[in-house]
This record gives sequence, structure tokens and C-alpha cells, in this order.
Amino acid sequence: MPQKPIICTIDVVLLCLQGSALHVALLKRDKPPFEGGYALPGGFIHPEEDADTLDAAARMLNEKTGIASPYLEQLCTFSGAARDPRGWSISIVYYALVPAELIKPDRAPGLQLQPVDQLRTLPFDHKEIVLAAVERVRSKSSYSSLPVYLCGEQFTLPRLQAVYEAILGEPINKVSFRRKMDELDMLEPVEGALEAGRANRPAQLYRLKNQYRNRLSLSGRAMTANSDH
Amino acid sequence: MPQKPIICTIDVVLLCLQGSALHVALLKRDKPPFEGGYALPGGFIHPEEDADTLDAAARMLNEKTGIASPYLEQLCTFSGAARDPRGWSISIVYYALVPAELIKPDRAPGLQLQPVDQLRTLPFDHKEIVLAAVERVRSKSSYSSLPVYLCGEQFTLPRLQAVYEAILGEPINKVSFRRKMDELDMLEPVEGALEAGRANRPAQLYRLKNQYRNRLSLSGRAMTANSDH
DNA sequence: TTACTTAGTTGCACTATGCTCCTAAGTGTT
DNA sequence: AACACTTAGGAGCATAGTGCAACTAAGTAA
Repeated sequence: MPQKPIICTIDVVLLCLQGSALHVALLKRDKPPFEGGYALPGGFIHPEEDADTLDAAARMLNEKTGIASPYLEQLCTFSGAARDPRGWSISIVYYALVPAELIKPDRAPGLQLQPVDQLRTLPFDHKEIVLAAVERVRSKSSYSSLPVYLCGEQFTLPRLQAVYEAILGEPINKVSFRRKMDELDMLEPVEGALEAGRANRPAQLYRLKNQYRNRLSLSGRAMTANSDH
Repeated sequence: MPQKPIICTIDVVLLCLQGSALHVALLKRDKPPFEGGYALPGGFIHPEEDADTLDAAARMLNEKTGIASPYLEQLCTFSGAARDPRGWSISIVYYALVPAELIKPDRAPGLQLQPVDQLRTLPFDHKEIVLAAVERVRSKSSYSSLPVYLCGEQFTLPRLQAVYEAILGEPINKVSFRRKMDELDMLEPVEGALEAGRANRPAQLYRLKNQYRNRLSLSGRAMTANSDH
């Protein structure tokens, strides 16, 4: 006995760092419900051969925002009668981390960045979803290398440390931080490349080692290194 | 533009410990596809007011196995065209941990326990799902109090340590283990209750503190204590 | 009473973490 | 050219956390 049709959607929580505050990308809705309101990029699921919802999320995100996120992982699935005025629904939610420079507002009409720590009420249960994603990112950041995906392709250790501190909301000891990064063994120095342009000793530029670049997380299992060993 | 109907199911990975091996509960299927095969307890989603898929999973599990699991948490959602011969489908998967004594085969016809480390091929993508659940449980066990849900209501610390060791697959230092349990601050001794019947010093019985008993995890967020503080 | 077994604890060695201070390497100023 | 200033990066030590071994505690069996 197959069920009657269920509203099945995908939503993506796209996060980036502006200044020292995590921001979430919201899109102006051009259809009811909540037409004109700002909500998470998302859409109905269209079953396709050879594609699961991870592929669908990546494609949907790219179509709606022009962004191909190197890190995309399933958060969890939200369901219930109250979350969508059209009736009982489920939404499979993914979250993505990108460097802020990758978000070009001209490329995506109606795109807006909001700081996650002063989030206004959002359509559907999207505020709750964003907060769940942020909690996940903060939690994973405390023992893994997740935050590197918020930096550009090349970055200095002081910059990366500032990113960690922004996410975790507390200062980190410089020496311990560098030791930890060394243990994780995910970064490699870019030969002869130093950060220029400032009136002090330039910092070494680093990048993700090849095996960690441009990976999408499969089936909710993370591909970031963590500090177990 | 609403989508055409999608096959939406819920599946539950019910785990318990027999001897020192994690086992998963499988049910004999009485309908095609895979009629007669053993698969995860699951079923179609029937949208209902005031219930999300966590409630649905708890109710479905109870109906099919007679078990009301105190720990039930969302694992993740699996999707794709290959996982179900009837076509593209999604399954929202939960996992549950129960003491083995709670599983009474007479209460649930067709129920069978299989050790997760020598799992034969299962219908659909259920083997992959079980392995993902086991990986999650092992990973969470290394920093949280998850394994207490595999014990009965009262248990000794040596017993609980054996449970941890069975899950993690490696011996744990006795003193460190007790220190950690003490830090987590989830257990309380049962006044004057000792484990009897063996030819040696009896061990103190413990139980979960009240605030941790009989909770279902909300929206994928765990309610177990972990070692951060 | 003695041997045996497992529970539970105490103290110490070792490992990991955090902190302070030092040196390095650039720019800007005099 | 010399010096002040700033931030990068690292060395050495103090402190905290973890693991180990040896001990005491409390029961049964002979």
C-alpha cells in the first residue's frame, strides 16, 4: 500500500564567514508560500536516475546561487505538519561551507547574507534548521578541520586560527593550534608563497593537501580529518 | 509545481549487545519486494498531524517488534534509484539502542538478531545502512555515554566497561574509565544495591540519573552527555 | 583459616596541553 | 643605515590529563 504523495524538499544551509561572524545565505522567494520572504535555497525533489539527494542538493545550490561548494554534507531531515503551510512535509537538509569571496551577489539575484547569531524569524522552520546547522559546524570544528572550507584556496595559519576563533567564539592558544594542525596533517605549505602587503613579517601560505580538496561528503559521513589517531 | 509521488519510507536500525558482539534486529518480510528476506524494520511514511518522523519511527518500531526504545535518534536519509527495485526512493533512517533482554522473540514473529560484524547481504541498501549506524555508534561511544542504553536499567561499572570494550573493540583502562564516567556525571549508585551471586566481592549497581532516562533524541540532536565541559 | 577472585582506590610515570618568552622577518621612520 | 614597530613562528617549561601497577576490600569455596 503506497502512501499518498508527500511534500519532499531539499534545503541547503550555505554558511560563510564575513568579518568574524558566521553568515547564512538566504534567497528571496519568488513563489508562495512566503513569497517575497527570504528563506534557505531549496526546492522539490525530482527523482532522477543516477542521482541521490546529495547530487540534487549540489545541483540545486549551483543553479540557484551559482556556487559549487567543495564541502556539502547532510545535516538531517526535518518533518512534520507545522513546518509548511501546504501540509505535512519533509525536508532533507544539507549544509555547505564556502569562503565568503565565492559568494557573488550579482551572480545570484535575491541572495542575501544574514549573520547567524542575530537571525530574524524565517519562513517555514528555516531558523531552527539554520541553528541546527550552526550547532553542528561549531561542534565539528572543535575536533576536526572543517573550518578550512571557510577559507579560500590558500591561507595563512594566523588567518585559519582567526576563523576557528570566530566559529568557536573563544581565543585559541597559538602554539597548541599549530601543533593540532600539524597532527591533522591536512595542510601543506605552498612553496615559496608568503602573504605580502603588510608591514610585518609575512606569513607562510598553506593549502589543503590534494586528497582533501573538492570532496563532497558521502551519505552523511564526513571526510574531514579529525584528531583521533 | 509539486513533484510526482516519491517512495518515502522510515527504517530503524535496532542494535543490542549479545555476548560481546553488537547485533542488529532484522524482520522477515511478508510482502514483496524481497518477500521472505530479512530486512530492517520499516515502512511507508503516513503523514499525520502532530507527529514527525521520530514519532513515526518510535511507533513503527513498537508495532513491529513490541519494543519501546529509550534511545532513538536520526541517523541520516538515504536516497537514490538503485536502493529499491520499485524505483527512486528515500528512506529516513533512525537507530536505536536497547538492552538485549528487551528483545523477546516471541513478542515479534519473524524477528532475528544478526551480528553486525559478519553481516550477510541484506535487501535494499540495508547492509550499508546498518554499517553506517554501527560506525556512528562506535564513533559516538568514544566520547559520550551512548553505550549505557545497551545495558539494562541497573548495571555495574565492570559490566558497563565491558560494553564499551565490546563496542570499541579494544580494552579500556579501568581507572581511566571510572574517572570518565565520574566526569560525565550521568550515573548514580543505587542505594545499598550490589550485584550478588558470584564468588567474589560484589559490585555496586548504578543507574542513569533521572534526567537522562527514557529520552528520545530530538531532531537528530543527541541528549547523551559527552566529555566536553 | 586460607586461597582465590573480582571490585574499587591510591600514587606515580608519562603524555599532552597551555603559557611565557624569545627570535625572525618584514615595513616605516628618522 | 639604524632603529622602532608589528606580526610570524618556535623553544622551553609549568600544569593538567591519562594510563599503569600495585594495593586494599569484600565476597565465595575448600
